[in-house]
Amino acid sequence: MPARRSPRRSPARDTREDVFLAAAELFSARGFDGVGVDDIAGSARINKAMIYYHFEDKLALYREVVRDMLRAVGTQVAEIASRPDPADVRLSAFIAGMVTLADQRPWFPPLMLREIAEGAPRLDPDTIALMKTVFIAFHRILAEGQQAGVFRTINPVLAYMSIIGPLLVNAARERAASRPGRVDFPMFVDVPHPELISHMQQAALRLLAPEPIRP
Amino acid sequence: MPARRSPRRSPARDTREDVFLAAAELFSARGFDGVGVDDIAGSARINKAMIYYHFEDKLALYREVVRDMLRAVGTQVAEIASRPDPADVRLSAFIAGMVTLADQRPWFPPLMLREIAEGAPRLDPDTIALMKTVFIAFHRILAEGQQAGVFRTINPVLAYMSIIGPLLVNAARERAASRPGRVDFPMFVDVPHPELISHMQQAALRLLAPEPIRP
DNA sequence: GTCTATAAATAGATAGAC
DNA sequence: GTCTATCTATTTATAGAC
Repeated sequence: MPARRSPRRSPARDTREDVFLAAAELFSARGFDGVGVDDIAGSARINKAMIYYHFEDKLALYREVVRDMLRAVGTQVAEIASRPDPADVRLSAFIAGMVTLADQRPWFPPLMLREIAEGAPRLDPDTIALMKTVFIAFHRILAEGQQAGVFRTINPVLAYMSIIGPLLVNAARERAASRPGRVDFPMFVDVPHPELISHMQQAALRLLAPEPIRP
Repeated sequence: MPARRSPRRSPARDTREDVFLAAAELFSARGFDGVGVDDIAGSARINKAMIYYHFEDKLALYREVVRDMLRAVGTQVAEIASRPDPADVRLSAFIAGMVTLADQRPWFPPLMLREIAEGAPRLDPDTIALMKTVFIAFHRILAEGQQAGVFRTINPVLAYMSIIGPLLVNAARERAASRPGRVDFPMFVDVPHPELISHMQQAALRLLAPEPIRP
């Protein structure tokens, strides 16, 4: 997922990629401070020194994980927002797209949740700018839907939170519950993705529907 | 907020309480691993050794913060769920109650978000049981509302996520944004609490309203 | 109850051989 | 590109004086 750069790669194994994936997985599960460089090395089954060969330091590695994730989310979502479809169709695609992204990069929801909760203290301005991209894409769909009269007037930030919040929390929760050794909650059952998607799409349309609503 | 236990307290200052509050604040902002015992001592303006005098160790202190928070949320929410009011009224009270709780214990939303994202790996079974309490209270309101015909049929876990998710994410986001040195996002504006509450109440009612809806 | 000093373990990072 | 060995700083935790 991160851009390759080095001269030649052995066909069997790409160390840099292995490190990246192990780091993404671990940072997602335990946070930046909860993961040691040794943990990453162990999980990637390479030597610790290799991490410093491929990345500047622990922080740079973390930033690359987050940047990769935000770039993927940002471009996908911007593409959806600029489709010629009506706003409500694009909104549904936005939601389905987020679920798909969380499938391709399972570390995305917990990582994003942490960054939100902490106010992204470790991210560089470029990466912060990527975060804005996602909101901007959503905002565009919302505004155009309002102009077209398919959506009601609403605080964009609250609308955004109301859609992104459940998606992130649910994905993170599911992921945490699936890790071995978890106590099983009544609350920790898996929801099939198609059901999740249609639930969230319906929830979003109900949230934004102008005055009297029919589902 | 934590139960007092020691013999006599100096009228000027309660060390244990100071430690507790500093710890809650810091754990919330930076997570368990992101906070050193020295940080807590410094922030509470006491000596590090005092922390070990009042608490068994760092983990025990963390657990007490989480337990206190969940006890407060659990009892409040259980009380609301057992009121004689109609289900939709109780649901609105549930939402307002969550916002109020986040006001009284500002460390609650980020801490809760982390615990969800990580699958609560550090919590003891008793504390996990407290977590369930909140969901159970919500579930009761939902089920009784469905029986009374004011709510539609819906997956309870998804409904829970759709309400709790935005509340937690929004509160955490706002809190993080308010800390000094934060880059200001367009997305990081403060939403006044009354607006937040009425938005979430409306969103919940729209989500749960049976077939055709009027706001 | 409160502090100083310090032990013991861990974590980030690098030098240098291969 | 990959590994071993190691240096340094940090961090949890405690012993013991006051």
